[in-house]
Amino acid sequence: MSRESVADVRVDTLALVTIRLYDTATREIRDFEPVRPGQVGIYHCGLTVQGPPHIGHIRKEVVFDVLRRWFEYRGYEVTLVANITDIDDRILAKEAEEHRPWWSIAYANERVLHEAYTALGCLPPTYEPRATGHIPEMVELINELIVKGHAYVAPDGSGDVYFDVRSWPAYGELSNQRIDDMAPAADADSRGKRDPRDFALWKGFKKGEEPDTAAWPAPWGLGRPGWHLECSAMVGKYLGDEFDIHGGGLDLRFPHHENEQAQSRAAGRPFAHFWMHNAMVNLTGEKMSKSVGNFLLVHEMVKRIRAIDLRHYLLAPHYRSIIEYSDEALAESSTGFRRIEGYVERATEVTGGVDPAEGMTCADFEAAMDDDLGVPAALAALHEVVREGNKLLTDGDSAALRGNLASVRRMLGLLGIDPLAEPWADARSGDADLRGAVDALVSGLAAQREEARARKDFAAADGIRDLLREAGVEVEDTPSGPRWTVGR
RNA sequence: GGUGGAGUGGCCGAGAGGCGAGGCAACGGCCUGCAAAGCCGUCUACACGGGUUCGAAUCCCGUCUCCACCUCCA
Repeated sequence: MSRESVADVRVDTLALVTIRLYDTATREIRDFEPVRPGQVGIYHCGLTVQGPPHIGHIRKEVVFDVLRRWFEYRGYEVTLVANITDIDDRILAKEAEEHRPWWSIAYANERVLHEAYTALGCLPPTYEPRATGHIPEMVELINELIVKGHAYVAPDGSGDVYFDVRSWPAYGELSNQRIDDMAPAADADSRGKRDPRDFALWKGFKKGEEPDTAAWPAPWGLGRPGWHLECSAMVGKYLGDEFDIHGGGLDLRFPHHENEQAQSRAAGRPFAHFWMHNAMVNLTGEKMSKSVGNFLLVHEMVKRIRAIDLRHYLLAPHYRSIIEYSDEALAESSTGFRRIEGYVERATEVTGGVDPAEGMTCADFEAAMDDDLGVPAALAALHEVVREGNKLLTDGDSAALRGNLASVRRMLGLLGIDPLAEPWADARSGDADLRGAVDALVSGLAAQREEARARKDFAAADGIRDLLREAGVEVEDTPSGPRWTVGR
């Protein structure tokens, strides 16, 4: 098949295939129809960089990374935007605690976030806007809301600007709540608000209480943007007033996403067609969160377990299912992934390697992924293909084995867990010199063991195998001779 | 109190009126000098009580338990 005809098939497929997604706003699975043909714009709320990311945060990165890869596979041009909230009450609180500038704290944590999602094999977003880089867009949006009568400057002289929830009848539509059912804000800081549920679009500068560097000029006075507003302004800049998918953790649905949608639509922007929310990662029966303090930091985790195992663990359950984290479940998940990985390794040794780009995904895999990103069913389909591959492997190299291996790697690649692809390939090879030295030593011992086996001196052969095992080298006898693996 | 979600085999985890997901563990078999890996097989589960239906894990009613959000949260 020529390249041209492969491309033709893709275009054909795109015309026939529909990706279906669960929309939190309507609480139903719908056919995805792009705002602009052949393109998809996805925005998901990134992090408030007050601290390093935990595995709950990184689950969201992995989920949207898989979504992006799937859309690209289906022929869409994807624009993925994830913001960095680098100015916020909590970051300013850290400045007071740590006695270093808020922007220094924010940037340090942003770097840790980048390292974490890179380690987990997430492709960088198309754009990753920082809130502080978009103050003019935010001021502009607030202006529009004031002009349209949906926002007002607090009459108490604080310099705060609030969104007027009573002026927007649709308020509550995303989280399916009526304003009157919502508990009134418990905080005492409702002075100047027309309704206790009104939320801040702009926070007036508090001289002496907050650093001078955390205030920007606006028509209604010095201050900084409110959290909800930041996302509305940034998504508009990068994806337009009307775009395809807005995502984030389920905990952001209310108030953050409700408020985002209200202020954007009140300003006359149609906003997101789909809302996609990933479920939480729980630890000891509770949501992992910075406020509870029960979190597992990604950069700590990857010191003791392989990042690819962590990614597999986080993506294997459906994205709308809660993950109840446990070390045991993670270990079990890793064992399951080894099964796939072991096949890829053995088949690669036998065939000398294949180009995964030439692999075909199987129909069950595609159907599962098209159906609201059904990764669990897709992985089940993949396991079936691996089983076939293992059977083919008993006959040695063959066209069928090569095709199977390419398929498996293609599908793994779409989930971002092909062990021979970036970024995992580097981690595998490790220190090349060291690897070479180990191979030389082991192959010498393996040869001695083969000699012992040939003369049926199994005690000697097993002794060598035990010696290697104690050193962390597992030796297996295969039809094509012994093979060894280090450090599993 | 309001709004959503969940309870599935020893464990993890899908499915959402009939056709046993998948993985891990265990056990038996094949293979192996023995292993390992792999392959074949075994283990037929859906919180509880009613109801609808020819048929319910799936739909309806009720009950219990758990989780999330209700202005810090991915």
